[in-house]
Amino acid sequence: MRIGELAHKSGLTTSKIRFYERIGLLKAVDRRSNGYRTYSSQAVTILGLITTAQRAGFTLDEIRALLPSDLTRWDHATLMDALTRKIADIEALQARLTQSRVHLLRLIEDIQARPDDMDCAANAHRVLTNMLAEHPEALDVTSDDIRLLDATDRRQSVSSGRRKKTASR
Amino acid sequence: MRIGELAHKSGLTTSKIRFYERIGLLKAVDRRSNGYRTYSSQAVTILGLITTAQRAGFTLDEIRALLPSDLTRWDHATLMDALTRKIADIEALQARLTQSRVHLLRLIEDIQARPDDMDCAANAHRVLTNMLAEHPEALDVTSDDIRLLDATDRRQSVSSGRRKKTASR
DNA sequence: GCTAACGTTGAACATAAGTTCAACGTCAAG
DNA sequence: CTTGACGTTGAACTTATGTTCAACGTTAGC
Repeated sequence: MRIGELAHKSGLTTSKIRFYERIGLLKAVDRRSNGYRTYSSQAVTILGLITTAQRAGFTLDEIRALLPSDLTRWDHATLMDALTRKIADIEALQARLTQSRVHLLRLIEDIQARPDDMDCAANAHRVLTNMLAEHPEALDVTSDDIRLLDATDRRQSVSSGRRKKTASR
Repeated sequence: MRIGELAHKSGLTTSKIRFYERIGLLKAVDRRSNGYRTYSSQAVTILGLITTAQRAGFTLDEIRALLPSDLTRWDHATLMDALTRKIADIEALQARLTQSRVHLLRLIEDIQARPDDMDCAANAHRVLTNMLAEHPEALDVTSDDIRLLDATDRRQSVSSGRRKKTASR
């Protein structure tokens, strides 16, 4: 079959198929005398496999490293290893997303917890201070800086509890 | 303070800080007569805020849209809306990661479940058939999802799996 | 006055996964 | 023989988030 039919059968665009060939991902391609590419029905399977692997979180580079030229000759050990590591990656990512989500939820709560007697500006400052104090990892916010931040508006800064301390530098 | 000190205090590189300024994200900058940038301590806060928001899955574009020039004057409604939607995004992504993880686990099981009397080639074919049969329809991963992913981790794409029949064993 | 550390700029480069385009070739039908 | 659908190529473009580089200016200390 020619590229248009393969595109139709695989649900991919012709440009994507040609791109996969260009980067050495799809080698199951022949040429007719007129220069046209021809594919066997195996190509549909391979493209389906690539798409599936991509959805499972593999990059095209990873897929290329795993995909054998002969679909019946997989590198069993390498494949299982890659699958296992990908699962670990996913789990790590899930943990981070959970953290992110909790952080956002806490932020929403914190914003809504504005004391009745506090104006918006002061509340913004309170929330901001809490938030930055909560995530000192990347930020070299010294306690001096926190105090400096507080100093820009001396209203009450109701802490929602946990305020981590940063190492001074 | 000059850019070097700001970089040090914020934990970012000077090139990143200049980049943020270039794209209109960091407007809190003045110039001395010699052309040097100078920053107030507010800039540290703003950069911390940007970093935190990025970790929570916001793009720089989104952050720019939300970040007020005056840190005490937030658009409350817009902000809360953005936070709420970002949480929903995260939850959707988590659901898909779970699907992806389950799919990979099932694939590993399936590969290991090779009948004693089946050779590797036939097993490869069996597993492949099962797997492709499991993904009959294309489920799109939007660029939005990818971006949220990238924000928390460097490059791991995502999938969603569809339930299936357990075929020829 | 020299040197080192710091600052400035615009432009190019990097990544991943493609898309788009112009200019051209092939082929079947009318 | 013309038209339209399909195919070919290489190069440039895309998005997001920066980094790197060359060439140059500024400043503090010796």
